[in-house]
Amino acid sequence: MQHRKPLQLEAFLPYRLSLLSNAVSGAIAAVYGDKFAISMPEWRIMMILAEYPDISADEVCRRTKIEKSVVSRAVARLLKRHLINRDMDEKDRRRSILRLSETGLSVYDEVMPIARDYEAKLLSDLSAGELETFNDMIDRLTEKAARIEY
Amino acid sequence: MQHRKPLQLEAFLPYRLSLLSNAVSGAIAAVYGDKFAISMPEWRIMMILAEYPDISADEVCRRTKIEKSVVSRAVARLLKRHLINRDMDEKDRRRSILRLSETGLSVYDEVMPIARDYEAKLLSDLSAGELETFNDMIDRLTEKAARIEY
DNA sequence: GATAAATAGTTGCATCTACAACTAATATTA
DNA sequence: TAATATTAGTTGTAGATGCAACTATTTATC
Repeated sequence: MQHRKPLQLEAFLPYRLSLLSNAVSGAIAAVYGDKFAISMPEWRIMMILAEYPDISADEVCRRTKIEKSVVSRAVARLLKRHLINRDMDEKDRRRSILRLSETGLSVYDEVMPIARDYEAKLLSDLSAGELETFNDMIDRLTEKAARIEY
Repeated sequence: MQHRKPLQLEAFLPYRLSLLSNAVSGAIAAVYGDKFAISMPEWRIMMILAEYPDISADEVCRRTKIEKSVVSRAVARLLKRHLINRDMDEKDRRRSILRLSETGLSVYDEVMPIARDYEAKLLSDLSAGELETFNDMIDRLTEKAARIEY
């Protein structure tokens, strides 16, 4: 009988990437999740608003690649908890204008150093060169993945 | 006002890893999902059973790192669709013994080359050296992520 | 300027997920 | 060997996800 060479699950790139991604995202999610009951999409939205204040929900979608219904519900929850503020654009009354509230900013300022620190620790065994290579490969693969079709 | 140096979301490793992981897993999920209506956990279980036939659900959990209730429901669905077979262990009647059915094997044999091909295409721009480095770093980071605590 | 197309955001819904509680069987300990 | 703990697997449930349908507003086209 012919022996079928297995592409072992353990060696399967999608699987290994999802393990790494879950481990890393999960570790940081534990920080903002346990302490502030903030979900991952909520945290990503807060990060984007810290960097780009006064953007619309739609632009949040584009920048975070989070699906718009998820953004809509996350924004609703962040508003209810007063972690962000929302105005409506006078020029285009469909558009919202979102930014971190004072409370949101203080949460961000508390969580962010921990996230940074975690990332630094995680990467501390990589040399500068290795890190650059790794980052470069992530980008190249992400781009390539978007372009492959069958 | 002091300028807060942003750890840009776009440069944030957890975020970039999840983008890559989603892109890659999603591309392959489209193959078995569209054609055979198989979910990702179901596919991972099939892969593991192709490689390690006649293992228990519990061992599937250990090998795939999929949560046991997810495995239980995925196994139930695979059984209903006759993609796997299940016996009970005579020695330990709690344990199941799972393996791909003929149908399951034929589905596996149809999907697997496409998955392989996708992975090959995805990685085709990397040199052998780069690939080795990349794989090595994924492993090191995954291991490290499991060990970091606060 | 009326009609059609596009865009921003919300909501309904089916499905997926993870935790915890549960059942049944086996292993441990006294 | 009776009592207790552990293990394998299932099920209940609350919350998250993503698609599609929907409303409201703005832009494009005739």
